[in-house]
Amino acid sequence: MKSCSSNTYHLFFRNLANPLRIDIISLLKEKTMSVTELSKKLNLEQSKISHALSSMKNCNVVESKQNGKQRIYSLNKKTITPILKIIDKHKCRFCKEEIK
Amino acid sequence: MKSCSSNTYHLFFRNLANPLRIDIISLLKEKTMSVTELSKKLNLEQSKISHALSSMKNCNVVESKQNGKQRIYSLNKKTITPILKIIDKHKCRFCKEEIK
DNA sequence: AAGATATATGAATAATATTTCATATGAAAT
DNA sequence: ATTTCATATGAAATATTATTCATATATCTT
Repeated sequence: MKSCSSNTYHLFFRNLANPLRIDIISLLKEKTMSVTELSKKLNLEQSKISHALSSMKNCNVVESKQNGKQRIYSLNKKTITPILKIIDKHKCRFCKEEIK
Repeated sequence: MKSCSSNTYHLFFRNLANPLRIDIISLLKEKTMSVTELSKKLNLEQSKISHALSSMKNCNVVESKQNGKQRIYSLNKKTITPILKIIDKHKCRFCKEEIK
């Protein structure tokens, strides 16, 4: 299979290089959720969640479907789950940088 | 296998969320290289390459071995290659954001 | 159609990451 | 032990990205 351009890889990783977006992924691994549901679980204001979901959707990391007034978000498990599994196996103990 | 913490995923992705670091990965996919070699190929100043390699090494994305005055960097293919392959298959056409 | 709820969006501000440049370190050669 | 070449590092300047808040849009209910 042909490789993506560097730019594409960069865009993809950039999307995931954010603690909130990772938290959202963790929740969506379990089940699909609406914006308000995510907002409550993470105790963060709605617009912040919406902004995060918006970039993730742009990059096909999540999908959404309308359900009445709500928009239900789901994870693109085909792509995301195997990547996370590879990282689980990766020796991340060498990631020395701290996050406050 | 046990999942990493959100923080660990974040640190890992953050490391790859950078165009220069992706360019370095692309070169190291082919063969191992010294800092100067990378610097010449990418036509960028040495300290920039060194900074980039430094964070990648922290996160175990690359390794280095000393060779005389040179330090030869190699890619952690075990982790990186399969992740890039998954992204190759991912529908990245949805990554709409532009990069200047 | 007016009100209520759910979500999205734009833009200013705040936070974070990268670049640059000067300099330090380290290894080899003379 | 001094010079040279290769690489690393620190810190200020710059660029990029996220957060916030005000507001817009869209759907449902009455």
